[in-house]
Amino acid sequence: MNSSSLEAVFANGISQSRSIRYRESIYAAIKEAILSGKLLPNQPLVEEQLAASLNVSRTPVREALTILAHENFIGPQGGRGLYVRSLSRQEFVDIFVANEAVEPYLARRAALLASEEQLADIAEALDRGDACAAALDTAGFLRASRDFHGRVGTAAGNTPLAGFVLSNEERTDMYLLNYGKVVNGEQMEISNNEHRAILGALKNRDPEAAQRLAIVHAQSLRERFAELFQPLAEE
Amino acid sequence: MNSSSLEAVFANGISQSRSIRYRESIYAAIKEAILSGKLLPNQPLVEEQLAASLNVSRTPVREALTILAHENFIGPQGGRGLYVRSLSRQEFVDIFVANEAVEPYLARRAALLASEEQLADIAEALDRGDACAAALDTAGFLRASRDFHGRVGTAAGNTPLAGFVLSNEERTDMYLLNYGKVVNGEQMEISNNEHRAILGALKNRDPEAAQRLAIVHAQSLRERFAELFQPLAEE
DNA sequence: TGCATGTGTTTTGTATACAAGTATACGATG
DNA sequence: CATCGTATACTTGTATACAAAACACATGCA
Repeated sequence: MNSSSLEAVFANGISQSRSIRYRESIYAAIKEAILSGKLLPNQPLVEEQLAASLNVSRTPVREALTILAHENFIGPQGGRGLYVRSLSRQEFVDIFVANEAVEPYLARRAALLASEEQLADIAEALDRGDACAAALDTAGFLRASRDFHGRVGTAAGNTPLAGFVLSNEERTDMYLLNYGKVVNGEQMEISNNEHRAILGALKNRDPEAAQRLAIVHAQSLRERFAELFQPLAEE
Repeated sequence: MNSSSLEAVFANGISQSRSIRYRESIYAAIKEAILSGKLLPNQPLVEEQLAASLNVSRTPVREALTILAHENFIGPQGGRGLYVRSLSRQEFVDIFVANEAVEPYLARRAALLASEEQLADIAEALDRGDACAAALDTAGFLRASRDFHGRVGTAAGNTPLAGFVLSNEERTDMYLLNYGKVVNGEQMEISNNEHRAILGALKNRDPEAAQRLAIVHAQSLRERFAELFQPLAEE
């Protein structure tokens, strides 16, 4: 019953090139399905069904699930089985606050350290965000925005912090994609403009402005998505 | 040849109570062995040897190793096998900088939010640090210090940030334990005093002081362990 | 001697088999 | 009709078996 829906989700299968570990492809496939909204929160992940959909055995599926569970994308829910995790409002806010605390620092450092190539990478993510906003492609926009923030982090030259921020973005994006109808065309455009301002500061090698604009961006998000931050109304 | 040494490392075996997942105990046992210095950097982790030492099959060992590898405590090194990872100087500095960027914020929040029970937990870690410093027990001191920082993070009420900081502490402590002869009795005492000052600010509910003292502590560490930062001196 | 190659061994990656735990359906009982 | 208990089916956790990759060593050849 669910098997068919999973086969739809993983219609392409995974790259069966023998020299690449299945675990990696399976991990990427499931994570991608979650981040793109093809696997919804609270959906059960049955090892055998996943294995059948992907034409592999349970073993590599288990290892992929182990990692995803450790990253909190999926988790137990009751006694048996793993499910796509649904972030609570509190978790969403905590993760947002975490990035709010870290990203201004990364923007400042990126203004000092970003290479020309890295600036081009960041600009690419920005352009992609514009295109997705125009097409009202929310999932695509979220990925572009995620790439933007992730690449700013990378340009700041601190791998642990950059990884932390990116992983947080992935999880909040999952929340926004599934729960918030809040990400509409106007919101995307505003975010893109704020991103553009940050990139401008990076290009000008102006760390103070970059830091300030990152703070402004976070505050703007808080105001525009205020409903998500209101003290635990429901759920 | 390593089999015997591994059996020494895991002499106690793992808790064999059937209702607890082996994976968890194995994960904890290996991580503990790494953090306490019983497993040294670059030491190979052979699944079958670990399984034999722990009296389980390879399967749960593999899952524990998968998680540890994902957390970067262990990793591939060449073509085959997993090894205890040795942090490069650059990685050590990056992780230190990451915590330097985050911990002042957590100290500030903890001053506002810590419960009396949490303050007592923090004090307990501090007392333990004193005892270990007096006994020149470096590994014990590092754990106590780690607990101190971790509990301050917990008290700040942001799970993702607290987990990030704790995981970073674990990795830098591993570095200090194995590479630095720098953690001597005097250094431990100084750190404990700085920790005590931070705890005082938390008890006084003085967020500004807590934040400032956390920054002071980080700067003090940079100066006292300057040799670890030398080749990369920045800022 | 030095290098290439082949063979045997070790170790991992994947698949499968089996055991144990959990949920569900169904009937018995009040 | 509701509730409980038991049987049954399903899913996971662990063990084992097998295949493929990586390493080590030896041998052959220039």
